[in-house]
Amino acid sequence: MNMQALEACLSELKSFKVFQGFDLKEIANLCEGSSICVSRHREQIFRLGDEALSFGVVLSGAYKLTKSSLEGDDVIVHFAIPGDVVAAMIMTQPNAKYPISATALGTSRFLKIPRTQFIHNWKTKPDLIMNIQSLLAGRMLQLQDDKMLVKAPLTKKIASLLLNLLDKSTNQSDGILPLQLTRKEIAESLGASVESIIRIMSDWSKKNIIETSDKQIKIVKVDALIQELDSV
Amino acid sequence: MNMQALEACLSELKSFKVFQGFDLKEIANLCEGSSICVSRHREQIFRLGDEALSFGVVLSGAYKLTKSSLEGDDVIVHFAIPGDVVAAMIMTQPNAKYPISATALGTSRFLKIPRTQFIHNWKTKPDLIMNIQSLLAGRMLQLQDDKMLVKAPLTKKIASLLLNLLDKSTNQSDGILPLQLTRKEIAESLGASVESIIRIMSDWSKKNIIETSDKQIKIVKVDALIQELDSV
DNA sequence: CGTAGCCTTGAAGGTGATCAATGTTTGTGG
DNA sequence: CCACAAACATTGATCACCTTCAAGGCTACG
Repeated sequence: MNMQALEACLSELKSFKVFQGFDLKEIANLCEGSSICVSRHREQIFRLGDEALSFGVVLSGAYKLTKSSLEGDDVIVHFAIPGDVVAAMIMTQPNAKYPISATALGTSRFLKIPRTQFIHNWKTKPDLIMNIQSLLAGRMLQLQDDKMLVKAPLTKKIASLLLNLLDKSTNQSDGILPLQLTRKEIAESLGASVESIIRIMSDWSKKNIIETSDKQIKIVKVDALIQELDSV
Repeated sequence: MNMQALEACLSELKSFKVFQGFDLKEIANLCEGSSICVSRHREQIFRLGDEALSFGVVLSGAYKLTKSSLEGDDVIVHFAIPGDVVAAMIMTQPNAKYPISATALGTSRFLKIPRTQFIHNWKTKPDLIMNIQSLLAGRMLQLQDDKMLVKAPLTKKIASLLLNLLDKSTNQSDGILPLQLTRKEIAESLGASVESIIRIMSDWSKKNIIETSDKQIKIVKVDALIQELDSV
């Protein structure tokens, strides 16, 4: 019956960038031994420091990838949304530990794939590896772009984050972010304090640039945020 | 005669992580059509936005990978030292532009390899790709660790940078960084102002924690810097 | 119904940026 | 080889942005 569930999500998988160029049968083969996991809000699927015995593909919902800094507070390194591959980059090193923790944001699903599967089946397929590399490259460019903003004022950082997330949304037209984000999570992602985030975002709410209800963030005036980024 | 020079550097290449598990003959084959380029101080080998027709392996010296931020000032994304592979991650995308500029720090040498070579010869070798991915993973973890320090005081950021660079040095015992760095470059790498960097580093010089002469930085008391990182 | 997590607002304070001025080293062309 | 320009290093004064601290309200959930 587990197999049935797997069957059902194959078409879901096929639309993801990782499996570009692979047909259903090949994908089924690659996912052998995998299981679909459902995580509840705030549930951890990988814990920093644990031995990395499996990696995952996000199916629905979202996960935040975090590290805890020397000061003790959490830092969000990446928001993984459907199609993202998590922890694949460390699968080749034997006895590797997870370099980050992954925590569900709202109810989410992911495909948990054992490391052995990566070693035997994934690693040997150049096309697949290149697809993963291309996803990784994207995350890398993102991190580099973040670094470009370190000196920028906080308003620009927030604007950049919101626009980036909107960019990844499947239907951007409504301006609703594909993610339920708390102010605290935005703060942890940008390395700022919650209070500062709140001050700026409530200002934008008053100006009707964004609307937020129940952790759902809607960008009303995309132009205003773009202008914020370009200003001065 | 170009071929002779190539021959000569094969053994150099063999010691690099990228070519781990490959013998001289295979490496020679992989480097077909490549050329050894010597860059003078401050010479650019890749320019942001140019069409990415080749990638490179750093042979000696160092290169800084930079982007320019919205404010106009340069941001250093990575210091590439011997063995580092530059721009490989975008070779698979056709018509890709370089996402960064690469500039020599002091006289440096790199092996320039045409994109076609990557497409035909590199891409098809899983082991090679995995080696590259492993290098990339290292840079990625580095960027993530940087992000952990955003909220940390500047002293910790500088300490972290210096210790990281020392860590990559081939002979760390003498405490000399494998790189000639100006204060400005440290600032651009950390997203801080030159003045702040100078204030902190001359303080450390007075306390004899570091010694600098002619852009060469020597860490005298490694422990002091580690303590700086752990403090409070 | 009480706790836990999140949101909000205000006041005070610090870290580091900016500006300005000057000295030093490096590199280039006459 | 000298002169001049460009890039880098240094120091002090001022000020802005954001953090921290404190206190209170809101909502969800066991």
